[in-house]
Amino acid sequence: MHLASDTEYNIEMNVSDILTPLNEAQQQAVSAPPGPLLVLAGAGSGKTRVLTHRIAWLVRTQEVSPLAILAVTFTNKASHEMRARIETLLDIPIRNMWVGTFHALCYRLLRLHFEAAGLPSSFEVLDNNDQRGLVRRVLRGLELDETLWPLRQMQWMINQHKEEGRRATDLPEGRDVGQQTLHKVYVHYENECRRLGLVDFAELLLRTLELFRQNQVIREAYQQRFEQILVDEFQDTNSIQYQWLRLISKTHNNLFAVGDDDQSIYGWRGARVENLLHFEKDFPGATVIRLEQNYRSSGNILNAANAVIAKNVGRLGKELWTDGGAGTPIRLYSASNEIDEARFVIKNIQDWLKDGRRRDDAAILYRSNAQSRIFEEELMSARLPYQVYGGMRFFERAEIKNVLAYMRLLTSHDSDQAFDRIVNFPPRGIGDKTIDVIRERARQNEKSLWQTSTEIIASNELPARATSRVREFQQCIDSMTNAMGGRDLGEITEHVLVHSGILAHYKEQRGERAISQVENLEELVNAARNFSPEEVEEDSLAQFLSHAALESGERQEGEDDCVQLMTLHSAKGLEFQLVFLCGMEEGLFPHSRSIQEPRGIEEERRLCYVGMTRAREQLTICHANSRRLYRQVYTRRSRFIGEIPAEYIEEIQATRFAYKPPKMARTMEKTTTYSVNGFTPGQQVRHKSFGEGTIISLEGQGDHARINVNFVDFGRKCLVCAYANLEVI
DNA sequence: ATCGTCATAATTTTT
DNA sequence: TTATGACGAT
Repeated sequence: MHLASDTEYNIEMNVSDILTPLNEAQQQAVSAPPGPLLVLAGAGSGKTRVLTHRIAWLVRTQEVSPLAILAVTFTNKASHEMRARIETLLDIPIRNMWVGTFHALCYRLLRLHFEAAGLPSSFEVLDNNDQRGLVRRVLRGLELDETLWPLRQMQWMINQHKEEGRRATDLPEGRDVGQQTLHKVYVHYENECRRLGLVDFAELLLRTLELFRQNQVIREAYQQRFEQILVDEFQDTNSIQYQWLRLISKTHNNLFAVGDDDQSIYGWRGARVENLLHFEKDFPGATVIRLEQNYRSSGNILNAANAVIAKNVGRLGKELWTDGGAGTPIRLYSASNEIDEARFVIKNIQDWLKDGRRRDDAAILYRSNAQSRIFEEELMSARLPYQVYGGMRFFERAEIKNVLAYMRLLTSHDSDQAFDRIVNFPPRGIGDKTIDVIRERARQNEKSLWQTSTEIIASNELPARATSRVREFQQCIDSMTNAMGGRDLGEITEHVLVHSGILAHYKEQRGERAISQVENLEELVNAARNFSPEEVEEDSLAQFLSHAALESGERQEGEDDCVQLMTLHSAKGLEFQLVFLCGMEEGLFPHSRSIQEPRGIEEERRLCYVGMTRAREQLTICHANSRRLYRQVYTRRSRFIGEIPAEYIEEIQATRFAYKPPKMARTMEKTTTYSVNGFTPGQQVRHKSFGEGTIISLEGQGDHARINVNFVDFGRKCLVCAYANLEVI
């Protein structure tokens, strides 16, 4: 796709091929002598290439065993990419090599040493939603008012502390009520995690760090084993990750860190650029190598980006250059409002496509997700296929998580997490009242919900109806557990789908959403069938479940060739021929909540830098003279626009693009092509015989208007408004 | 127990 | 604008 990548490798490499395709700085990095090394890799300077070639070089010329190498990334995408590239480079299978995300590697370590880490062998990984659910239960257990103590904020604060390595017990109890309450919640949350054998994302890292700190034998074994440690996106490491790296690299002192302080955009979730800034101080004798030659963008784009980022202070300093041409200037368009902006962008993409370019080489970038909607609407009425990044991911979907909860309950009946989720899903008449009784009793007796419900059935203390419902539920789970023997993962999944009643439940539902949910369930069976466990000895079902938690799966499936819409954050690491940087207004970008403190502004500026450097040949910057978003109006153009030297900018005059329809014209537009008789492109409608569909476009006026609908089951149809009898859903 | 309605709040996101 | 949760009605 658009993962920034350099030359493809299709031939096996010999030793000289490792260095020859590299420029001087890259070669220096790849063939650097032992010792700590920081590679300051600017945007588009070939950092993944340096990382993979470094590994190849170590293995091929320095006789380092692949098993003595630890390569860490942040995202699954990056780790897969790295693995694949190393495999091609070395042309040997590297299944056993330790390449992965911080979280996946820590998970692996905790699995291997669960006992030493103080975890039950059946510990579960909580994803974000699971964690929120648990925090909610804690808040309710403490009878805290959720309007006073917002759930998300509490969750955020807990994670914030954990990412700094602070346990609840490390926190002072606090002076004011806020701190005291947080402390209380955190303590209870940790207790619940311990009691239920739950591990959240931050816990994976913290627990591993503590394991290493406390257990000398294990620590030294790994310190000894990993002669060479490589980290990608070093500027994104948080406090624990950094300490973890320091600890594990201590014996051999070979830390190869690749990163870019100018692309540090995750400070708000605990990333510390300081880790990179102080590298030389923290690792005495460290070498620093700068990769400044850019292979991606035209000269104008690079110069402009350099100028913007130069406004930040306390950088390590770096200036991108290219030996390519200056290219076209950066274009700047002042839209009258957000609709004008969207139309301008889409018109430009259409013009560009006329030259035979690909849609997926064009990207629309914005600061916050809410901005995507207007683009989507305009793209839809222009009938341009598009894809929005950042939606739900596969394993995060409720229907998928429900099935997984069943599967979890099959392997460990005592998982309260799973029990809670599906005891009454699909609805089987076990209401809150019943569950509350079980929960309360379980808490008193310190037993699992499953055990407790067994006891409660036996004691007959619930109403007869409830008792029999709970019994039926247990029998259902038991019979599925019995059916597991001798089946493979795919068969188990299928069996669960059918016998839990989940499949039937979603099939009964009407609507497009239910259809896609059923599709997702089928896709889950597929995924289970194709799942190949990493550790052969281990239970493949358990591995599948952890896989689901750690790799939340693909983003929503994209059509082949779509215009790409995403936030600036998710654009990091990607590149496109044509980039539109939209919504450049003060308050929106830089975001109002970052404006207070200089550090906030600097991070926003880096975000701007990231956005600009995504473009290969054409960068267009847009701002609106008046934009409404939620209840706010944004009017002032972003300060970042002013930071780009005028010589690189070409202002696009609004008059050159005839449509500039503020209020008056806009309402007219609305009646002609935008909205007819209350119908608008993008709306979901129902038709007597064609079922449900999405309005694509409208033509004409009044009852004679023709309306173009894409039906779920019948495809595209053109209908006359007056006769179609469409019902908006 | 379940369904529908109303109010509310809303950067950025990976694991 | 939309998603979520609380609350009340059936």
